[in-house]
Amino acid sequence: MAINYDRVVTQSLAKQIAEQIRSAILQGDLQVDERLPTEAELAARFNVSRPTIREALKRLAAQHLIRSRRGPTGGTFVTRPSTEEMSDALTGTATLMVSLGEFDLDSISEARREMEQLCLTLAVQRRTEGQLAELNAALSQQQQPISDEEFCAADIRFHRALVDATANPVLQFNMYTVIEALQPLTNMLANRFRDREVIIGHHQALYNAIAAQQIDPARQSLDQLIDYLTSQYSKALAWKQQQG
Amino acid sequence: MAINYDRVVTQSLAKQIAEQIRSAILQGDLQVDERLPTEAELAARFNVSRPTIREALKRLAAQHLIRSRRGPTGGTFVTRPSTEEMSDALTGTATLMVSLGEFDLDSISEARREMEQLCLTLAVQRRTEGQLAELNAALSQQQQPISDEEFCAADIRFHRALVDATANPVLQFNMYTVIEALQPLTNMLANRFRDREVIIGHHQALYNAIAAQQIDPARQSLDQLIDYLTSQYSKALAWKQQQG
DNA sequence: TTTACCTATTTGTCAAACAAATAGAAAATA
DNA sequence: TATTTTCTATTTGTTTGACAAATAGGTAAA
Repeated sequence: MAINYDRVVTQSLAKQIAEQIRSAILQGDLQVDERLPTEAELAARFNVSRPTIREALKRLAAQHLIRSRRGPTGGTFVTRPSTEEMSDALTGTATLMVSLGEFDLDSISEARREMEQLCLTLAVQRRTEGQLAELNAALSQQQQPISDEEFCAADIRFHRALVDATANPVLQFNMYTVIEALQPLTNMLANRFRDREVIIGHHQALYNAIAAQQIDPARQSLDQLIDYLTSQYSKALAWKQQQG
Repeated sequence: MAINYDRVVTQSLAKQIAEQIRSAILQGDLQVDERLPTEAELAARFNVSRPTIREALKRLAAQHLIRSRRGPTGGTFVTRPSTEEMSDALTGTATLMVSLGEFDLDSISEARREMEQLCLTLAVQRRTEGQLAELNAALSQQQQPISDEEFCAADIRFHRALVDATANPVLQFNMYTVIEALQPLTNMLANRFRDREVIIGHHQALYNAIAAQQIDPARQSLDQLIDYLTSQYSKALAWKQQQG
């Protein structure tokens, strides 16, 4: 435990304290799973009240940097950030930015096309039997008479499995954002029967090419899929604007 | 203002309330820049105390979803998430994950190589004179006798300018992560004179190719740069492990 | 030996108050 | 009248002190 308990000026105490603990974690002064002092002790050391300390800790908890437990062996502990949690948080903000129009459809489509092509190239080379099975499972489920929500969930599973086959956690981390950022739009399409058929067709072609480890057919299928999705998204958005 | 003020069980009140307000924002029930009720009123409506409400609000503030101001016209407002803030937050978590070893060097290098090549291809086609000037400014600064910190900052500016030239905010958003995730490692190299010369050389070649809009030379230069960086990183890491 | 209970510790929540910032109204001044 | 100053109401920021709830470990009873 090595924190500097001094404070500077011109910001709320809680925020300052959160920043200090945060940077102590980021700089490795606080190890993962290390226990912080009790809230009372932190309050004493920082010379603030316990509610103020708690506000600071809640900020960090919201960033998944710490977790708390009650009881004698409880307290506040530094958390090892899991890829999923971070990914979820990232996805949440990305979704918000999409719904607020920070990202336009063209940018999203382009980014997805290029990045997913990139992942696909690696996936074709590296895919394991297990990942192939996951792709197939997602595909099979999409062919069942399922609800819109389930269809979309299966869609996301298919593309995540594709990304997982790159065996590169950094690419995964980034791609999850782009894939899920488009989910609200995919939802709009899922309830149309013809769209489902087309999507499934492209997924099937994609799966076959990945299974056979044929790069060019795979890239072609993905291009067609994204062409199709993009055009449908445009139509759906135009329709929605006309309505709203 | 349309929030459901009911609560469910089995989690801290502050967390539940934060979740509710959060989803109200994400679902658009609370518009951007809309003012939330005062803390006292929220406390009354949720039937909890003000400190509890405040802990909930601090969680949301940590996610840049709300901001607060004091005074008669003050209060709590829904924030439009800025690309920079989100990018910074993302970068922060990515940096943490790198420093905790969640991402290995190979994955980072590969992701950066592939994604930056992708950006480069677009950048060569789309770069404006202004972006060219920014690239040149960063490059010129690296040639000056500056401190290690300034050299690294200029390095990041160079690569960010490259990414900006794609004119695609989604790619920018994702690439910033990958670029800055490597900053700690770049820091380790910056103080060696020979490394600086090599990096500057590659940057110069990269700049020339982008300026001339020649894709293949550009891609080649970037490949060489990343080859070099990767090999140096490996050495630096091995040396560090030997020491520690 | 096992079970039940008790106790200490720590986070979670509440209550009431004061401090600080600040916009707008009111009053004093030119 | 126009301008500056002062006052006041409102809202977040912070403090104090207390009690509730969870829980691990020790203690006493069966």
